Amino acid sequence: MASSTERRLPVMADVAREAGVSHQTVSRVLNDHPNVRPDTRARVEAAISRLGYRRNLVARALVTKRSRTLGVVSFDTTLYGPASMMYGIEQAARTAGYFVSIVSLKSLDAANVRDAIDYLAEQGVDGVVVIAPQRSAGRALESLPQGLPAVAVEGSHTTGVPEVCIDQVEGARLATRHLLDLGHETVWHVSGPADWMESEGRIEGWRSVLEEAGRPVPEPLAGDWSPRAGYEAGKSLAAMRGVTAVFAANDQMALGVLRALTEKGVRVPEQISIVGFDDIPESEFFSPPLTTVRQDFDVVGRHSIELLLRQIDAGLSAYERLVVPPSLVVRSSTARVR
Amino acid sequence: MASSTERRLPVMADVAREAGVSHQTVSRVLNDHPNVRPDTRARVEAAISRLGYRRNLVARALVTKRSRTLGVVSFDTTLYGPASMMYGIEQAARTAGYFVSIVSLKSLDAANVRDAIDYLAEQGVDGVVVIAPQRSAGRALESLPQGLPAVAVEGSHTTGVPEVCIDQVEGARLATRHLLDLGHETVWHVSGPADWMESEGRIEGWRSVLEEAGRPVPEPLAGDWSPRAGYEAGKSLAAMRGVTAVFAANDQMALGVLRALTEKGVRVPEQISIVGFDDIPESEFFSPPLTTVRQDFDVVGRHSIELLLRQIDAGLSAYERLVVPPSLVVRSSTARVR
DNA sequence: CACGCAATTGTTAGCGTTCACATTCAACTC
DNA sequence: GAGTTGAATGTGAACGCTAACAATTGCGTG
Repeated sequence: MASSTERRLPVMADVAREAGVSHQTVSRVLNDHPNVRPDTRARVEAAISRLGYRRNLVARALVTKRSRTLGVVSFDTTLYGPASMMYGIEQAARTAGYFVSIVSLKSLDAANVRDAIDYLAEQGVDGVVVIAPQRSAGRALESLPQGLPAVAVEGSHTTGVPEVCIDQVEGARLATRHLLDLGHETVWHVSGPADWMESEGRIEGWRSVLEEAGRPVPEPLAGDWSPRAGYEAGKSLAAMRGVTAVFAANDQMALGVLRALTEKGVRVPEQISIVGFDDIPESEFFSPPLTTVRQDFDVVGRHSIELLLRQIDAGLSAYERLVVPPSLVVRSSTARVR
Repeated sequence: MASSTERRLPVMADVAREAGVSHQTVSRVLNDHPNVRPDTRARVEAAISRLGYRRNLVARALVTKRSRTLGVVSFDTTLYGPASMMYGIEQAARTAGYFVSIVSLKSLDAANVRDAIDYLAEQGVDGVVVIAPQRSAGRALESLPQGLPAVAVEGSHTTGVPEVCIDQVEGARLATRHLLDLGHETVWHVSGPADWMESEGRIEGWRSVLEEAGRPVPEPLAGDWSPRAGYEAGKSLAAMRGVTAVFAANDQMALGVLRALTEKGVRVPEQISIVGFDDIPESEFFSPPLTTVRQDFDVVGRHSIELLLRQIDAGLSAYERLVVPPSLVVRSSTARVR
């Protein structure tokens, strides 16, 4: 019943019959095999378009054992950083002819990440890139499903899995040195949450510059990346004396700090200079426009696919680490101390 | 050669042999078929974990003709709105046991969208959700691959494809009425780019409230969602006389407006009130904190999956339209006119 | 105790591709 | 003109799973 609507989609055999060739010849045409006579090719192509045939990639994947799908495991893709990396990854993957299957986690504990990877492996992805900015997530990479190529982004540097990351330490050094160069005696720091690779790298970079310059190193104020955390930190900072320069571990927290200072009547950059991290699109239009550290997330995404494909094609996973340098963007939230 | 590393992954037959049953019984255990004796089940499960067996979903998809994968086509997932919807979609899909394969487009013209959908269809997705906020994208939905279930998000309302969207008109009405209620004579509008559904809805809502109240309707200033466009519009607005209230079509442009006004020494909200749209996480910490219209992207994502799964399960696609109401969030960028 | 019935398990045949291996045919070579 | 080559095509068998049906078992029933 309902024969006309339920008519099944044409398969290779239908095309073969229509074109008067064997199914294998159809397959050859589809896969650009060289040894097909031009007129045969034309006949097959005509049959394909006449029937509206589309090849079934699932069947193909079954026999080739390649799904041409890559998995991506990420933390909260609502955030600018992960979202941008995801974007770069997807673009690069599609350009290389791969599909991208995503899993977006609410929490990056090892069990969750492991589950996500297993889930993708079961689906038959050819490889995974794990955006693993937390130490806990890194642990999940120590026990990958047998032979699954993987790349860690912002990973933990200890798993043996190839990784690509942004040089957090250098970014923080750039920010801190910039403030010192402007004549500030020292720099306060509003950090990201503990356990995050980025937090630790930024703290390290900030601390190292201060120590090298022989400056006092104030206790960092711990945040959680949210503007609200920055706001709270900003209120504390405003109540302290002697604060002239603040380095916030991301732009959203810098915004919160800015807001708190504005509320308390502290002028930026006249009384306090602020530097952020990330260069989100909004930063340029904060009041004042934010000096920040630019991270090229797109490049990170592209590199990670590059590394992954190299593993897939070569069948081996030599450890490799790609570090992307950040850059300082000076705007109006920092000024020479008076 | 290299026999130990290249040993192929175990398949169902291996498990069957190990457990002393038929491969079909293994399949039944895996699929929670009720008629399996508990001790048989236990034996099979033991064999599975002993061998580290993982089922091959590709092979399963080939025979069931269901990949349990959903496709999502979206525009620039770097933006807060699309990223949030994507997140909601992915969460909902995974909860329902589906994988999510994404395609993130740089431009939403009909050809691009059609290609993306075809691409996903070839991969064998069970359905697609298309985040199609531009009219041009909507056109691609008029010719879907044969029998492919689809849902449009922020779609064009004319394609017959089930859709879920946020009530843009109502959101704009809320914003405009709020400003009128504060005693403003009329409200200027910085709009999104033409051809976008959201732009048009927001213009319509804004205009309708002004007209109903018998107020003058100023020419909208055309933007492109970016903070920079808002900044340019803000400079124009600052140069005009009689402007006391501005409704920007999104928060980023509102930020730009805010910045321009601040630069020109115009105080917000004392001299000019501003309302945005989206309620991005940063808005609360702008200077001043932004009054805006909240859109629940998460809910939109969840609803779209709901609609899609209903189509897949029922095998039919009765037109259905789900409208999610927005809400006004009053903060400090708006004030009673003096 | 033969019978029917339900629960449990096994057997066989695809799903739509690609791969490995024929086979055919024309064009060279000596 | 027999033999050799290579291009062009065809044939059959996987790939790893589920669906459909067949077979076996155990149990209650008249």
